[in-house]
Amino acid sequence: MKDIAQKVGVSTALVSYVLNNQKVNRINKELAQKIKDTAKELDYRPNQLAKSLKTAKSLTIGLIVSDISNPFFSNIARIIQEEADNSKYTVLFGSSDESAHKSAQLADTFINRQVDGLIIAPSEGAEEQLAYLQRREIPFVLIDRYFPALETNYVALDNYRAAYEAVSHLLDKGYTRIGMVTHETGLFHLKERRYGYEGALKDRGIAPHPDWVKEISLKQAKTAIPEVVDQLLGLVPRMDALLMGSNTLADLTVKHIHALGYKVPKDLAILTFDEVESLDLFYAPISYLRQPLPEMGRLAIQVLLDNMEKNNTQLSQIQLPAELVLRAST
Amino acid sequence: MKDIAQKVGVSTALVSYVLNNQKVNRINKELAQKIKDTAKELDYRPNQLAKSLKTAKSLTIGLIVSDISNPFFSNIARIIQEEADNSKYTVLFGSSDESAHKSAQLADTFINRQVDGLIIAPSEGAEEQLAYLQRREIPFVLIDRYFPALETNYVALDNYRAAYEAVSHLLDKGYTRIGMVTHETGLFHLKERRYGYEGALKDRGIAPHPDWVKEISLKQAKTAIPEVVDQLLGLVPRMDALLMGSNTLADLTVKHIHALGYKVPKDLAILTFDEVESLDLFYAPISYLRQPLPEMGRLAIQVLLDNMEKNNTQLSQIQLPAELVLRAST
DNA sequence: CTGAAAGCGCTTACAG
DNA sequence: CTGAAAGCGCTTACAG
Repeated sequence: MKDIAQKVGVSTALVSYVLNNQKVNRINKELAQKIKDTAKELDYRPNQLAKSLKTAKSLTIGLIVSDISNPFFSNIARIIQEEADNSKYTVLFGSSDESAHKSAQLADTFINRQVDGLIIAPSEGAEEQLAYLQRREIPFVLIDRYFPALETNYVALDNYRAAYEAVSHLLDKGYTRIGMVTHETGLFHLKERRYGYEGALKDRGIAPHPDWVKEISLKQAKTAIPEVVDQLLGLVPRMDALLMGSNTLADLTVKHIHALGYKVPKDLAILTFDEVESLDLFYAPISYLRQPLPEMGRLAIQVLLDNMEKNNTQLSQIQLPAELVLRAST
Repeated sequence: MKDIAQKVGVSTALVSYVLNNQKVNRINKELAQKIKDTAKELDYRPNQLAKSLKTAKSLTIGLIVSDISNPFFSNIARIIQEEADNSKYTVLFGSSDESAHKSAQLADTFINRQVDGLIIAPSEGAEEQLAYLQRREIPFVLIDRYFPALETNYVALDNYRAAYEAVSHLLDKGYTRIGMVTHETGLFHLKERRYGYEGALKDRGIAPHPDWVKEISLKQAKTAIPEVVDQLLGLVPRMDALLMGSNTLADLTVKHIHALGYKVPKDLAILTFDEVESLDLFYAPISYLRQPLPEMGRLAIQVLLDNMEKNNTQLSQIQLPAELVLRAST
């Protein structure tokens, strides 16, 4: 800016006004043009850091997910970055690896960089950090997960209803001994899936039995699935349908029962959260609950921008419906 | 900093020295401790923007890929962010959507934010923009693709050799009429695959025939594959093996020939770049060329940091070998 | 219509 | 051992 001002023979103030299209009607048109031309000629690039320092707006948002290489999050990230870009925002990102500590560290780094807001898929134990963000009045919106005890913005799946509808569908189809295999976790959004499963059974007069639900840690899924599935199939009378908590679990389960010789859906119906691409060629394509990822991303960024720009203090707690995609497995 | 200085009764200069652990042995230990305690007490957060403005180092790098939701890139992004974080760098990212224009825009945005360096998966036509970066002496390293005419850092697959080895393997297995289905593009790294394919045939005394190679645009893959595969299978004598340029193409091709009733690998052997998860349950698991994604990401960030920090002007042009994973399809 | 000046939150060469 | 002061590249209230 100094160089431009010098070359044109004006103050940097004028250069700033012109280049930011301010006070347009009060500035000599020819002079303004000359300033613009000179800026182009010198290949002038505004230093966004200096700008941000002065204006106290970094035009930057931070995105913290548990694993950016997970298609679930990378699909959301894609949308978020795109929409942010359209609104002149740049996105910083990081993976928390399901560690609340790592997540907090990332958030701190981003805060030091003066992000205007954060989008977070919080891990177990993130409550404290989120409360801190609230105290510092840093706008943020949670995605995928949230904490019912915390008054925060969030955009998530209506997991209760999704599981409820899945089980209702199975009941409609005549299955009555419906088991569930899901992840072992304290995260509320996953508990909701179990509640939805149980709620649907109860509403049809079936008492959910604890033995029908298996919770296993994601890390040990590969070794635990055969054992757990064997248990469910060993019950008398046998389970005739399973609701799976994730595509990974569904993949392992189907491969296991396929190896055992059970037929889908005759011997066992399968319904899962999220699509299982690895089973594309399975003779019975798997019915699944599709999460509206693009919409989740779009809403998350929209809620955040609203909060940031309009200093909106209104809480947005959005639960999106899953789409039940029916195929041969049910 | 002002608040801390005031509260302790020292200058901000001293606060800065203490908080950055500078001149440790020249500063009164007790005073230093008091400053640190006060910083913690006031929940002091250094403003990284101000720091960067002063030091002319933003500790920020930009990552531009064609699509962050593509597992290929999201896996690399995961590593890059992690390694960057370990070196105190923060990552800005964006998707270029294979548009050189969008890529240039993102680069401009990142440059205005004073990134210390860039990692780019360049699209067709990116040469000009890359030359610009060189003129401005902004450190960058290309991933996945590169331009042979440009003297830039890059980390990519040795596509020639990968294709060469794939075809050599097929020849070793007794296949002689080997076709190739690949993407239609001007990008050098994809051309290399064709050259490798042709080179392997020639070295075994087989003249590559133009009819044996089909190039189709990724967008029309779904509709074009059946037609193209039919052509290859319609040749007399028939093709007995196919090298596929990507997992998407392989997926579509296998499903098509499966529907036609051809047996793999008896009627037709299949070998592809990248793993095809959607064919997990196919009776003949597909042999593939595995790209070392974590290593690519790690090397990319390493080369970039080297260039940035040690002001390294040495060119790093790295071609990584693919791993030929042999399964039943060949 | 235009400019001088202060200030955003830091760092650092220099002086003492 | 510590501080006064300049300056990074911008913006903007104020004066004229």
